[in-house]
Amino acid sequence: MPASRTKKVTPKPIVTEAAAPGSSGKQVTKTTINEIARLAGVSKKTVSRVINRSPLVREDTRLKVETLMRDVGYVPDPMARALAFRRSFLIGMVYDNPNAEYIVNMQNGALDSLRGTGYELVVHPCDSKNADYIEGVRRFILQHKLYGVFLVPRVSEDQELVDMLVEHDCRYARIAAISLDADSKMITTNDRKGAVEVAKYLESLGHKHIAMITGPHRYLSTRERGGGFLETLANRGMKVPAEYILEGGYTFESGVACAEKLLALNPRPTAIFTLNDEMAAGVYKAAHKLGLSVPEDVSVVGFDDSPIASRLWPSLSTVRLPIRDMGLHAAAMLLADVAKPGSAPVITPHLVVRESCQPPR
Amino acid sequence: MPASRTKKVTPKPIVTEAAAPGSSGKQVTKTTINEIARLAGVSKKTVSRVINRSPLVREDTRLKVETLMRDVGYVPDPMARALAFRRSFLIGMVYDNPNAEYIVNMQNGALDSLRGTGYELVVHPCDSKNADYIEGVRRFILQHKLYGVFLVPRVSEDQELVDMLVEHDCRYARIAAISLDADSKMITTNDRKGAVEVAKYLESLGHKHIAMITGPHRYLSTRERGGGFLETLANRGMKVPAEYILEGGYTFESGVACAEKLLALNPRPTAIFTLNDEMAAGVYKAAHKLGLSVPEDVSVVGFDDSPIASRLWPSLSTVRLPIRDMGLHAAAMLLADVAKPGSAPVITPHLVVRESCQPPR
DNA sequence: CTGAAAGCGCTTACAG
DNA sequence: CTGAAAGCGCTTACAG
Repeated sequence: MPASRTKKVTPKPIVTEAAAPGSSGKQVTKTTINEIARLAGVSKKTVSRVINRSPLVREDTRLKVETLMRDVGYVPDPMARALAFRRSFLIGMVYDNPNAEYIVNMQNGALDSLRGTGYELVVHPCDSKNADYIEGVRRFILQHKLYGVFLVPRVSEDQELVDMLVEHDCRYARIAAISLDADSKMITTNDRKGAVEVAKYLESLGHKHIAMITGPHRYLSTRERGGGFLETLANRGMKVPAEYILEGGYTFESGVACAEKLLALNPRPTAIFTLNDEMAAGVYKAAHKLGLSVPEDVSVVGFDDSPIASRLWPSLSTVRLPIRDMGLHAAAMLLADVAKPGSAPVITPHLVVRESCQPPR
Repeated sequence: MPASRTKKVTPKPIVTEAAAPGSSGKQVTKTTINEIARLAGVSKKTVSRVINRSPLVREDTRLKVETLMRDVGYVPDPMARALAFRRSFLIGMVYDNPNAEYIVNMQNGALDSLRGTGYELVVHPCDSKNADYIEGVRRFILQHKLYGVFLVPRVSEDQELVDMLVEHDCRYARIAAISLDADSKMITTNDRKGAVEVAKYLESLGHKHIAMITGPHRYLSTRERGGGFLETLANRGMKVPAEYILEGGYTFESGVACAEKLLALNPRPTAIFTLNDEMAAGVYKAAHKLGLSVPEDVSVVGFDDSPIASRLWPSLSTVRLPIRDMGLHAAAMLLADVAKPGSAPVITPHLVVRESCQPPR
């Protein structure tokens, strides 16, 4: 019995009533740090040191306290700790991305990292087109004293937002297509590499008339994906004419509209690369409208590997972005000093070949 | 100047250094309840009463304190309040639903309610097939002393979960197809009504051979949607033969598999109602495989009105469930005593007619 | 209607 | 390596 080891204990008999086992149906008095300290025969400060993994504790003292905490099922109160620490145990996910699949995947990845750590995930969607969205994030992190936040594209690309976080000394991690910050704050997704694969693939199939529907140019992902694609083709001696490159909005509707224009061109492109899957679905619709078939009349490649890719008919070849891993690494990075360190955020997208491409006829 | 009104103040000059405007770039000392009390010339307890909207405050006192708080930009610290209240300002969303669109919509609805209240949304996905998922939820609500949680189908249908919440005196709200609890705890979605509309619609088009692909029978939504559909048809003298009713898994793949069986039947059904959109997408794929067209050879109706419905070709007629409203009402219900009351959770789904149905030929 | 005291369950200086 | 004191910023009894 650990309790029998108790030496001279601070006499606080009235305050610390131990939850005597069997005294009542359920445990009424929640165990606190005082109770643990009393049972272990040490000061609460020592227990606190054990909780916070301070090296300034003798090994046997630490063991005794740890065992006791485990046996009793003691978990320190995050509210009390937050008050004293002036920092909560909440991790914020700040995003401005309407793609539900993307968001849920990322949440799940982050939750994978947070599970068992005592930290919780708080979601904060915002509208980066609204000038004062940064004020909203400021209130969010300040009011609840967030432990840290991770930023999803496109808000991750906004230096003003980051400056605000720095000003308030708020931990953060940024997810973006290229590095925009110190290594310890970046999850880099290398979108370019995925686009390079697509270019090589379409070229290997023998396509000469290749078109592209991009996202908004203000997005880094657009510049990286589009840039990597065109550059690779250029390196292989294929210059994509300007009229074959249209700017979409990463939406289904913009995919339809752009594809209708492209498919009316002469010569008609034999392959279209859309910088996300939503727009690829739009290309399918436009092709059907015009009586053209995928891939017989036009090959299509998307980007993201969202669920719609495998639900389309024919199923869509696309670049898979390991979104869940991105969320996992982002959260892990925020807890780096708390949890398992050394999780290297190496994200590499890959082409997934399905049924939407064939050689031109 | 409110400060000049100060009468006899508790002398705490050292502790409460007012953040003198212009003294430094940014406000270092955060204003606390003590500061407000000092400036208003009242006790901190009175300020506390104002914060908590206690009626036991003289109207002019309340006004003075409220004005002061607003002017100074004072916001009470949720951590300190949580510690004293023994309850945090976190609302949990507990779900077991793989549909990303559904989850994100619901989150957004909940956030609509929470905005400006000082409460935050914490997400907690779980696996209801895993027996000890209830233990996971227990730790979740206990450790962070959640203010309340709302339960999304299918976990909302699990009475064991609810019993656990009651045991710990945790506020909750349940979202389900029919009422399973007191009115003050239920958001009822009336899935049945949507299915009734579908039955009437297909019958009005003249279909005689109508098939259905359901979700798992253990889901309330399956029983309500399927039941409403079959009952309505029966009332109109149409008995659906057993081989026309297949149990799917609410997944794309199960939709494909079930549709392949149904479309091989003789006589072939001229219309298929799938109890969600994912499976409807599967029907499209199966039809294509067999060289059949939608809606010429087979009409299809889905349920949910997820984004895939309008991206399919032809676009899918389906039942729209106002998911965002469900989340909004659920969160509002939890804060009922805190925020605007009287938000009656009346959810009614409606058929959205698009291009996937026509009379049988 | 208002307030002084004690406490929520931890941690930060500060000593030793 | 360990501890007693004070404090984090609020609220709950308890008085008046």
